[in-house]
Amino acid sequence: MVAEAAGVSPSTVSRILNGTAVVADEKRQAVDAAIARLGFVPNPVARGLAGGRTLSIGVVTQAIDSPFYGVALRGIEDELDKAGYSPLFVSGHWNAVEEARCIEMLRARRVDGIVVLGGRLSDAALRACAKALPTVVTGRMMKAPNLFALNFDNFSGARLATEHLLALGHRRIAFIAGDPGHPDAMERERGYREALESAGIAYSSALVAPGLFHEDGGLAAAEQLLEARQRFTALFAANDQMAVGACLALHRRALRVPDDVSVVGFDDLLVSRHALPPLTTVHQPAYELGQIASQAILQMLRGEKPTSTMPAPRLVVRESTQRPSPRP
Amino acid sequence: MVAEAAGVSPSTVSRILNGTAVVADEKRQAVDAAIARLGFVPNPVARGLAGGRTLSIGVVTQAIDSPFYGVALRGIEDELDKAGYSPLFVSGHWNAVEEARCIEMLRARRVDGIVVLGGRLSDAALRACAKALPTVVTGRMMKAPNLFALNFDNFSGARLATEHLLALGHRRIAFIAGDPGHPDAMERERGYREALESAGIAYSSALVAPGLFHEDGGLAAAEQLLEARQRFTALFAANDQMAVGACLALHRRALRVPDDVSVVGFDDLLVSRHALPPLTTVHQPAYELGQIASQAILQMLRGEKPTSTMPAPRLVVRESTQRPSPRP
DNA sequence: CTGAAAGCGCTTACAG
DNA sequence: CTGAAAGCGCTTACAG
Repeated sequence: MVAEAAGVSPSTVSRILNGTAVVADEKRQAVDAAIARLGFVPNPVARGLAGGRTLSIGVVTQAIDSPFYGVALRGIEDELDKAGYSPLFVSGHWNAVEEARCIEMLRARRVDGIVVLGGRLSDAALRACAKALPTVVTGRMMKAPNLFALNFDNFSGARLATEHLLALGHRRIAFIAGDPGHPDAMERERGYREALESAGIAYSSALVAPGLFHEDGGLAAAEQLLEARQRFTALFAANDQMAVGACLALHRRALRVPDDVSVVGFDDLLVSRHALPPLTTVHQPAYELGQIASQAILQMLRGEKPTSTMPAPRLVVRESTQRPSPRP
Repeated sequence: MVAEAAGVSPSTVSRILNGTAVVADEKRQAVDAAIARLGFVPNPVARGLAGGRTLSIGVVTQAIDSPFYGVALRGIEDELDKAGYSPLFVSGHWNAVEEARCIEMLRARRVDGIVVLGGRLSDAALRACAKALPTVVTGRMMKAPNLFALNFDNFSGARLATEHLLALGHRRIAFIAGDPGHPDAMERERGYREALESAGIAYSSALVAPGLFHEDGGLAAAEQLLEARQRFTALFAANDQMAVGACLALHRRALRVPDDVSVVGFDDLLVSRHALPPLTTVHQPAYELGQIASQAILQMLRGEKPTSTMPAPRLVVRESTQRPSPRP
């Protein structure tokens, strides 16, 4: 080790670098000086091998270019960085097999912990992962040793969105659902239904169409609804991407938002602020999601039990919703 | 090493794992069997320490949630994965100091090569980086040993966009410029000017405003132009994000796109296909950018000299442009 | 073709 | 408080 040019043993250097033990001030200064002089930078690879800690956290996201999770990744980056950890990003592409490969790869690289954002891994697979490493998972609710789950209240969020429309006076509210089978999608649909019921409005399956959580799906769903000549004055899409697609479908039929139909989305993506018109939507705090997940894994690494939860859903009213205009 | 339970020496196992030397078939099979049986997975950390190769490539991007670079990251991921390499993503946030820290960190982690996407690092800093590691840089033109630069033809792209507007019959074409001092921004502005000049139209600085490459900047720039009561029938924004912001400004003044003003952007972000109206823009192949950069670094690692270049710019005509309507 | 040995750059018990 | 030693899991010359 270069820095022992300071006249002490490598052990001592290691100790002061890691704060593992108290070291005489004299030696500490000699070492600090040598480090500065040599421009020494410790090798995390060797550290990982020897110490069993790599100071890196594996994060399996679904797509590195996801407009929603991208922001979460940023929260993870920032939070981990403060603690001297680095994230290792891998993409599972919403595919359990790939996600499993990702986790294996991360383990091979000896990350200290794993956070998985969404995804389709079974609870059992996650539980197995947690046996080997501290793991936090978002987008589902579950309990297991060495595992922390962080979930957003999709149900209340969706109810909020629907109630907003109801409060404006809308009665015929179409719904564009997400990916069938996806827990978020199911919870959001449940919120929509329950809000309707509470208002004494019967749920009509003719007013709902699946949009697969992406723009083209939202567009197709809206077209399908329009094609079927369903009458509705408002539309709630289970995410902003589908809402944007739906707006395009509406536009193609010369229907104006919000004059002819009010639209509300879900997620509050960065781009939604600049949609035409700026989209009313329920804000999902992606950045905080990343932060909280990171804090949780860091806490687990310190042997603490994470307790934080996600902020409650919040409706952001912009310009895509208004009272229904009297039909001619 | 566990796998020597196969009855051979660790060296032999290592050799067959790495294909470093020819090994007797008999031993190879014994080892393969043992590996399969034990579920052995080599430890890249140790490999990195011992062999000097970590099979990882550092990629410094500017923001992990950038709508443009996100797609490039995906190209990098896919291409590296094929070759058994993993990307290590770090964000420089368009800040030379942070980018330098990123590179240091990557070097500490002993990546085998570095690709830097855009950014504000000086050529000298990059040259220095290349002294230590094969490096590829995008978004600028430069030559240095052990360094490969990959640049998109922003100039021609911008000319294409402007010529499209000109061909439609527009004469008064406003321009929303990017980040002053940014090479891409300068090239795009140059393309705009040159197209104008070739058409015999005088460049007027009153028709250009800086938009800083983001939505709010584009919105502000458009407002400024409108405020100044500049007359224009078309608007070219130096990237899609600013174009979207400009559309919002236009919308606020009840100006319709493309009826009242045609708008063209630059980049062809995923979201631009679903803008209202779908945006005419010049396509910049982000995914390919990532792919080519990865291939280049891989080639350099093999001792080859990369030669690939970026595809030429291509205009994607959608619905935000049309012939100018006769003014009342 | 294949071992035995040394070493990659650190850390962690183990003794003072 | 601080060395000397052993070891993390692999690879690479060096000899056969």
